[in-house]
Amino acid sequence: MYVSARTDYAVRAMLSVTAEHPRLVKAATLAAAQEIPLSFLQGILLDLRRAGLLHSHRGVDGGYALARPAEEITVGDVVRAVGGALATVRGLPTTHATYHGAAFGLHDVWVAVEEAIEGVVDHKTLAELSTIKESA
Amino acid sequence: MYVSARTDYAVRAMLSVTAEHPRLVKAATLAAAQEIPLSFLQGILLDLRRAGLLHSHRGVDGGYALARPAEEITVGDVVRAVGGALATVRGLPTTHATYHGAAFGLHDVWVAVEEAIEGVVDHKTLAELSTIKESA
DNA sequence: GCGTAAGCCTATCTAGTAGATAGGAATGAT
DNA sequence: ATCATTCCTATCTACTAGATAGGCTTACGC
Repeated sequence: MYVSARTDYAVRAMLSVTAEHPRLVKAATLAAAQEIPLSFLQGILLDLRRAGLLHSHRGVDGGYALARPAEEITVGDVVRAVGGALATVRGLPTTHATYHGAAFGLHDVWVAVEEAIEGVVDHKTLAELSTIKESA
Repeated sequence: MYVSARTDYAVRAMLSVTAEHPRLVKAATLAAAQEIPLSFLQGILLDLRRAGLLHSHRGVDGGYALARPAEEITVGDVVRAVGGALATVRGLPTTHATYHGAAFGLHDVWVAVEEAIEGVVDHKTLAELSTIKESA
């Protein structure tokens, strides 16, 4: 029930890339636009590329672009790419938690919580989110 | 999206108290039953009492009991008593997170996630959970 | 009363890790 | 060749979750 800075940065960066689609955006540009430490962001972008969400290009005029249409990338995809499981109990997947005695039923609660989170993040696409604009 | 040991312990302890209702249960008994470090548990029980969820009694034959019927205590009550907000972004409440530029719409996502979690934990009572038994 | 068993409370320790940084190697365009 | 950029690894630092220790306070029995 804690969204890490890493996760938050990742989604923000992806949305910034979405806004420039299909142009390539430099890591430095993203860092400035969303006020993210550059070195930290580079590691995050690497994860996103390895997860198949971003395409990267090196050298002069290099940068990052979405590997798939914004309509086909959900917030859940991004969160999982950088943070692993959506919900964890003491660092372990919810399904891995086992309880005994009076607490036996607790397992079901954590699983239900995870499914509730999935219900939200797996249905919000970057395309949807990028249509929401800051009102002046 | 991380359930801390403290939160997990708190719910387990509450369920153990529920099972003995309305008898008083000693902290040491709870610790043994749910395999929770005693000293750590004592701090948690203190929080639960201060939140008005537990009644405590000192001295010989002292212990803890539910301050309200199990039907009127939800998992959400317990989580909030020991952990503060249900969902946080980089340690801050979801409502406190502000975004600019392309990431503006992200705020709504985190809020929706928190509401989804609330929908689960605020409707599961200790009474319901305590009816789920371990099958032999 | 006095002793004992329990909860109450504060201070503290420790280890893990989130967050951030640095520096160089690989790559691609001009 | 050179420069700009991504790629990758190693590392640092500060925070805090998790756990511990020890003394204080309350309640009951004798």
